[in-house]
Amino acid sequence: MTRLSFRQKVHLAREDAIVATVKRLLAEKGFDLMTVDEVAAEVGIAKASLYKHFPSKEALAAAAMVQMMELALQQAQAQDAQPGASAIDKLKGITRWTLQTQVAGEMPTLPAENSSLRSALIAHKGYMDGLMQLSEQLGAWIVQAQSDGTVNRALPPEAVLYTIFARACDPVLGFLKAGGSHTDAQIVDWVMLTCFDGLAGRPAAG
Amino acid sequence: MTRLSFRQKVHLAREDAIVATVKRLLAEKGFDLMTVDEVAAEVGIAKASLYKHFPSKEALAAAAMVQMMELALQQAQAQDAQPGASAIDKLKGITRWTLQTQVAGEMPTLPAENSSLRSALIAHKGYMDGLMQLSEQLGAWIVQAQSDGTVNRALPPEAVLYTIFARACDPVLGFLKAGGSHTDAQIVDWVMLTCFDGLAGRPAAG
DNA sequence: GTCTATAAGAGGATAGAC
DNA sequence: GTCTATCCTCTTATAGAC
Repeated sequence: MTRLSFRQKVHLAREDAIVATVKRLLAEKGFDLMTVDEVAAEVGIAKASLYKHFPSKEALAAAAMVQMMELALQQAQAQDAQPGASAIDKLKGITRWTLQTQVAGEMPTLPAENSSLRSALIAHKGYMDGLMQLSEQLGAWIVQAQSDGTVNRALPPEAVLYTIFARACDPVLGFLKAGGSHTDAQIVDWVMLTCFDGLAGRPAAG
Repeated sequence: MTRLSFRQKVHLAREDAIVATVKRLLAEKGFDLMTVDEVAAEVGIAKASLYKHFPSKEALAAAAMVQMMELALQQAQAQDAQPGASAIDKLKGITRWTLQTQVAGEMPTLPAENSSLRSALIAHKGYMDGLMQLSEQLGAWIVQAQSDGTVNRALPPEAVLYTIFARACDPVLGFLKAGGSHTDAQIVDWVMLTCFDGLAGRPAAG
């Protein structure tokens, strides 16, 4: 680890402040409705200064998404650090973290099918590396859980993986929260229930 | 029913063509990425002519969403027309129709949390009426299915309702389709399975 | 690297002739 | 009601002084 000059530290701190603001705005409004002017105003610097740190709006968002991916990877490692946890426990753990993050308004929205952000992210090595690493980690748990019988063997592992990823942008959380009569924890519990146990009633034996 | 002059028929036919184009473009790219120029070009008329039929881009999209809502209501009535169908069967029927429509690329995307389309739709009487009617229809089935025990009683009916509505914009379908190695029917079956039975393995008795 | 000022362009909407 | 041509606003991005 190289020692940093004071100036470098200030530089990094400012970039962190920028990325934090972008993360929040992405979670609030999504990529298309977030404007660079807005980011600059909230950080408290001029727009031109923003462009000295990040070359484009896409790069700005990519930096935020990379940080989110790093958080997710940390969570995945935290699941693996639990000694007695089974594969399904780990899958539920990372899913719950995703839902909690989203309901707290801290999950930047994933790129929609046709966003210009999508191609920028696909071209972004740091993001794609993180995504691959996370996919492999979850994929291993899924295969394990299916051989356990704790995840339905009729589903291809990729379908399970995508279903868990999709919880990051599940609109059901927002709908229930808009009602205003439930706590965040209660909402997360219900979505966890539908995700892993489905809408259908379980037979009495279950 | 008033008889229509030839000119009126042509007028309505053109509006139908416009709405059909908007529905397709909404399904393809969503509201924000769809441009009015594009709509005009695909319909084959000038943009100014479009604005003689619909006063704004929001009104254009609202007309498409209203038509979609009417299709959904027809489907709901079709479910009720099945003589031996139970409540859970009807819920599964409308959900399957939703998934099939989306995987076929014919489901206009629902308004995101902060789209300008959202407020326009909320202010649109025809859309809101349809939405209420559909909600009440599904709500009745949900209550019935919960008293049957065929839908999990631990879930509040609104959570079940939102979960079914959310299938209209479930990104899992798109992810699986992008892989290219599954048929649409297979994809729909898997998402139906996760929606109603969840990711978890069922006990052998199930 | 920060600022003010501005370019460059996309996209929603309209004017006015026919 | 349809067209061509235009307006106007918003937004990304950059120029150039300090």
